[in-house]
Amino acid sequence: MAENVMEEIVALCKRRGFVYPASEIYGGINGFWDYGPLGVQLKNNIRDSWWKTMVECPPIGPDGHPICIVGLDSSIIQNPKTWVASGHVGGFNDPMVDCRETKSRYRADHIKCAQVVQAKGEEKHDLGWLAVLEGDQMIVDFEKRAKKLVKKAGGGELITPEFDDFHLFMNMTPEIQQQVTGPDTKTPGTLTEPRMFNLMFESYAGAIQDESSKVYLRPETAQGIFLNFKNTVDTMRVKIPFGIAQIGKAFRNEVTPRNFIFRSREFEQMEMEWFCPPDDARQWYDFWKQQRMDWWLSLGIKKENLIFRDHDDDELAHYSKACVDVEYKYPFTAPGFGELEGIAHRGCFDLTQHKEHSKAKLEYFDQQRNERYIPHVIEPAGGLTRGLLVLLCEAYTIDESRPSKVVMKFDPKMAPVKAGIFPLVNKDGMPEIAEKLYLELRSKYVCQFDSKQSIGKRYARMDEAGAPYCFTIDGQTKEDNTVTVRDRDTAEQSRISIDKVAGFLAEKIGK
RNA sequence: GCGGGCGUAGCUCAGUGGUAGAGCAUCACGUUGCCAACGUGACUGUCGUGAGUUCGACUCUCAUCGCCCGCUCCA
Repeated sequence: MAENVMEEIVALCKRRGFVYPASEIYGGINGFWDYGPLGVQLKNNIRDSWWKTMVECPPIGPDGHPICIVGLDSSIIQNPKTWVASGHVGGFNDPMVDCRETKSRYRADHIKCAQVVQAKGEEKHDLGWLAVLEGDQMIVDFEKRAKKLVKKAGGGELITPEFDDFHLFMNMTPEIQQQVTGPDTKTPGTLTEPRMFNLMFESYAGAIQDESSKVYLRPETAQGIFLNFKNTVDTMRVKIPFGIAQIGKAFRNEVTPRNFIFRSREFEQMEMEWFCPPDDARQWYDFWKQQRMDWWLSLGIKKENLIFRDHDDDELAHYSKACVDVEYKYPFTAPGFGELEGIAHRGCFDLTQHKEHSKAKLEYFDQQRNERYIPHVIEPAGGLTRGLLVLLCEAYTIDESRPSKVVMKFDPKMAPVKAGIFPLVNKDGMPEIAEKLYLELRSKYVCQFDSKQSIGKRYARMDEAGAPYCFTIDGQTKEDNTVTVRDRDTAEQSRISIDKVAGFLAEKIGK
């Protein structure tokens, strides 16, 4: 049933111009979507609300004073060293091996394995394969761990392998690879097969395509912010604590794009990096956690459909001190929840990495405290296109009582179309009055004028587009200058004076 | 990446080794006085794509692409 709902939403998105499959006439392309006329309008509304709440009119801080966040729009392509420093590209296109248990990642050509052989008198027992990282300490490391295994297996002698007894993990058969115990674990079989692990899209800057001209499409917008930390401090007279916010596209070459626009290869993020003194980071983490949830609720998402999910310690990146996701009950995860935004306490990891790799001075001198430090960072990173998906799912409503069946109940201030303006019939001057009203309203609100086909059909179309109100010019309009207001959610009608329509919308929608 | 299912008009689907079909939708004209109304007419397809078998393939075979589901992955 839940998959059914999702299918219906996908169909409606296409039918009404919210989201189309990318390059559909060529058979589509997996993991990419085009946002149609209503989709981009809805997306812009979310984006604008975020920008306003974060940059133009940020919340009041915990101490009761306004906080400062500045905007940024950094380049999608940056110097490739950016992604080495951030950890997104490890060893530049070497095959990598992951440990499923410890989440560690190793270069496949650095892992060597040897068999642990236990000698008990004349008997010899094979105790399995042990992996170590290549280097001077390789045999020492091996002995240390292998001896424990021998002891556990009833004692006896360990036959220490020679250097030549070590095999490269990547040259072993998959069957044997699955018997190997990884360098940082005690369980055999946790290492993945070696694979080219690069979720970043590659391109080349300049006409010559070689390693030196290789560049990457950013896999997140955050790094562009760290790259401009110094520029911002030097030019904007900002003082810590402050934030830098950015909205933009990011690209990840996902293995399995799934679930409509939930996991796509090109998506849009809304990220803010909040720079603060290390001592205050925890307080700001709690602050932003609540602020972000409040904002999602302000878009008209029902409280019971949103939860916080704190990351377990073993789920955290090694540098991260805490992380929480805001999750939504998507139709394809229900009754469970899926990620919508992550709020991460990143410590000083990013700026430290960039400082070391770039040699730039990324410390901040705090005049008030009279000390120099690398700021700590709290990062609320929300998915804009995921937010769009959430609003679509949230708005989707079946109403069997009306002929149109489907109503998109967007919060009026988020709705991509605010009003439909219709002449009841195409005569007696009604189209002219309707058009005049349309021209008056469209300078302030996204409106649609429609005079085609029956009135019921036009209402139904507006229900699927999610327009909260329709104004219909009818015979009575000429007599007393009133129009019919039709409410999307109740389908009920009332009459208001035609010159009060703009005021009516202002009251209901704001602006 | 692995396994399973699917692919015919915008949508929902029929169909047969021999020239491609219906309903709905869309558009035009008329009609119409408040919830996908009615009448008349019009448009719509490389039958997902490519190759093979065949005198002839939407139909059979193979490959490929896309979608859905389950695993895997999601730093």
